[in-house]
Amino acid sequence: MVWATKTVVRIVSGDLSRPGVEVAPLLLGTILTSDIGGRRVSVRVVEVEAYGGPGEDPASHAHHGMTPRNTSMFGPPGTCYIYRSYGIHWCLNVTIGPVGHAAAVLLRAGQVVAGFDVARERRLPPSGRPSLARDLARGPGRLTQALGVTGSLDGSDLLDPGNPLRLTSLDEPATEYLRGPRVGISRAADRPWRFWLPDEPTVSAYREGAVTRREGSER
DNA sequence: CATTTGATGTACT
DNA sequence: GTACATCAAATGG
Repeated sequence: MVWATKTVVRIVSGDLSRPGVEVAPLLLGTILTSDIGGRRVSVRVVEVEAYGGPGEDPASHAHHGMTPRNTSMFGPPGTCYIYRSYGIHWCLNVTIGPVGHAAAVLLRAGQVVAGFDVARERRLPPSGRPSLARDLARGPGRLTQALGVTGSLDGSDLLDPGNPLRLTSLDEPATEYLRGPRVGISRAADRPWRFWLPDEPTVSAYREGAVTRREGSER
């Protein structure tokens, strides 16, 4: 089955307070900037995944209600929820509305648009072989590593210009995107709540070859 | 190329 | 103990 479908949207104002996971693609094309360790890195968000609130999305960390880990998911829209993934990586989410609903959007990949050298240094593996520019923030764990993001910023406000980590350019969201099933989950895997920008090599690869590729095949 | 595996924190059964 | 919103190195064709 070919899952990806092309969707054209017109967005007047990017408002994370709007209810529902359909808000997620508003974040595509926004700029995420970190000023951490005295160094600045910015990425253009190219891939996101939406997760619902308690009781409505079995794949969401908020599904069973508030826990010590997911408390920041219950914060106001624009709050970041950062958690440790597989004991190794950090993953960054942005909460969306309505207030207290505990739905969030995982930022899955970005294109580095500033601080290239800093990002490459942070992403240098033990083997010392530098990543391709394309791969610097290609994947949720890589994205946070390139930005220098750790759990210390969990719960902070991404819409606050004074926050070391912030989202900007919300006025000019992408006008066109693709959508398909979420990656790397086993429950509710059929919901097409992953959104990404077309023709972007910095979008993360599919893990399960069976699901889909060739998003251009219909059309 | 594709597929497998090791590393390893935290939440929850 | 088991599962997990992952990644990179190792392995096989």
